[in-house]
Amino acid sequence: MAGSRETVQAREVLVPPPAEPGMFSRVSVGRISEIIVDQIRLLMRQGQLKPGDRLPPERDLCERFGVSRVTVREALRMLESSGLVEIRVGARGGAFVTAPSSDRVGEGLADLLTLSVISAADVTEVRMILEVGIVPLVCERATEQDIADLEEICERSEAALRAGGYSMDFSLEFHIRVAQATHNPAVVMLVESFRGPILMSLQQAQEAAPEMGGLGTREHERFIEAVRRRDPDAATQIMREHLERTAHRLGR
Amino acid sequence: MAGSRETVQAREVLVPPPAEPGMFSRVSVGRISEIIVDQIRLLMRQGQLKPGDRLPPERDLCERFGVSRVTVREALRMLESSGLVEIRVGARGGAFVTAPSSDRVGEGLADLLTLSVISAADVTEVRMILEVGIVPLVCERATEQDIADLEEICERSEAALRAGGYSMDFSLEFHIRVAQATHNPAVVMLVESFRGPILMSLQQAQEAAPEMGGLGTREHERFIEAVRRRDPDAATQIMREHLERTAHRLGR
DNA sequence: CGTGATGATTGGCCCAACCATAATGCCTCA
DNA sequence: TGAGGCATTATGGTTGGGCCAATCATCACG
Repeated sequence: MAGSRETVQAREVLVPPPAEPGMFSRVSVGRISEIIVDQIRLLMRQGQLKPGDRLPPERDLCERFGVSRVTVREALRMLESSGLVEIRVGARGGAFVTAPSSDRVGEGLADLLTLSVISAADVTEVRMILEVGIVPLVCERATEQDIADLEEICERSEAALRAGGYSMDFSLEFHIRVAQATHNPAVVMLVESFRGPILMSLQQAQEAAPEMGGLGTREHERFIEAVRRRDPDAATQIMREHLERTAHRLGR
Repeated sequence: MAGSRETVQAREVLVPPPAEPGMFSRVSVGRISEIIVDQIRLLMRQGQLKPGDRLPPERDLCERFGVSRVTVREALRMLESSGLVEIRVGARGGAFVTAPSSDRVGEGLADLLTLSVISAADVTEVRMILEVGIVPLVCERATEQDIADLEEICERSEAALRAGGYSMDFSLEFHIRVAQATHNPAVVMLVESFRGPILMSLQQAQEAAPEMGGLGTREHERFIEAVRRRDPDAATQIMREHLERTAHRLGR
C-alpha cells in the first residue's frame, strides 16, 4: 500500500535522477538507510555537523527524509556503530555527533586480533616500527611540558611500584604520552588505536615476567633523559632495546 | 501488551543473572540488539561461525532470540557496519559471515583522518615512519615471488610511462606490495588503511611535479636491487630519500 | 532441449501502537 | 520557604503485522 509509493518518492527526493527525469531513473540505488548515512556523513565532513551537535529526533528525521522511523533508526545504528554518533535515551536525548576518536579503529583492530587474523607478535612488530620511528620527531619537537608530563608519569609509576600497586597501565600511558610529544595527530591516533592490542600484549608480558616493572620504569627515565638532551640516536637506541625486551618475552 | 513481557523474558534468557537468580539482577543491560550482536560475535570468536557461513534468516533469528524482526535487523545492521557480516537479498540470501578484513579498520582510519585536523604533511610523516621502518623486515623476509611481483609492477609502470599513461596508481601499488613483503598482516593492514590518504598526497605531489614519475620508478628499481642483495641499510636509505623527495614537494 | 512463467525464499520498508528512560517542573507538605 | 515526591513530556526501544522487491529453483510449454 502506501509504503512502497512513499519509498519511491523518498528515493527520488534524496537522489535526483541523473538524466531524463521520470524516465528510466533507477528505481533502486541500494538501501535507503545507507543514503541517509551518506548524507549525514557528508554534513559532518563539510563541517555543518560538528562534534557535540545534536541531530534532530528520530521522528523529525523521518519527516525530513520522508521515510519511516525504522529506516532512520537503521541509519543511526550504522552511524553509531561507526563511532560517528552517540545515542542517548530520555528527554533531551538523541543522536549526538561524537568527536572523532581512535577507539573505533582500536575495536576493529581488536576484532582482527581475536579472530586470529593477526597475532600478538605481529602487533608488537608494528609497535616497534611505530614507536621507534617516532623517537626522532619526539626529540625534535618535545616541549618542556611534554617532558614534565612524562616525568610525572614516571614518578607516579615508581610510587605505585613501591606501594605494590604497579600495573601495566602506567607503561601504556607513558608510551601514548610519548606519541603525543610528536605533535602529529595522525601519529597519536595510530598509537592510540593500538591501545587495546598494546594493552593485551603488555599484560601477557607482565604475566611472563612480573618483576620487570621496575626495569621498564628505569628505562623510561633514561629515555626521558635522552630526549631532554635532544639526542635522537641515544633515545632511539633506548626505546628499541626497551621494546625489544618486551617483544622477546612474547616470542616470535 | 505482550511486547514488554516478552522483552524481559528474552533478556533473562539471553543474559543469565550472575548470581542470586531473581534477586538484584540488573533489570536493564542496554539494547537487546546489542546483546544479539554480542552473542553472534561470541560465536564467531569461538569458531562456531566461520567466514562464509550463513546465519539463519531474519525471521528464524526472531524466533530463536524471542524478539521482533526489527530488533534482529538492527543487530545485523551493526554487525554489517562492523564488517563482520555481509547481507545479500533474494532467495538464498541472508547474512553471511565475512572473512575478517582490514578494510573496515581502514575505513575507520579514513574517517579519523578526514574528520579531524590532520594535514597531508602529517600523513606523509606517518608514511615515512611506517614505510621506512618496514624495510629491514622486507629485506629479511621477501621471497622470490615478492621480488618478482615488485619487478613486474616496475615493468608495467615503465611501459605506461613510455605510453604516456602513467599514473600515481603504480606508485601506490608498489608501496603496498612492498608492505606485503613483510609477511606481517598488521603491517599490511596499516599501510592499506593509508591507501586513501596516500593516494591523495601522491596526487598532490604529481600535480606539483608531473615529470617525477620516471625518477620515482627508477628509485623503485634501485630499491628492489637492494632488497635482492638483502642490504637493509642501502634499501632503507633509498626508501627514505624516495619518500623525502615526495614529502619535500608537499612542504611542511 | 531450451525457455519463459510461477512460486518460494529472503531482505527492505512501512505503520501504528506501546514501553522504558530521563529531564523538567509542578505541587504538596513540613 | 524549602525539599521530596509525583505527574508531564520528550525521546529512544520494541513489538506485531503487513506489503514490496530481488533472487533462485522448478516445471510446464513450445
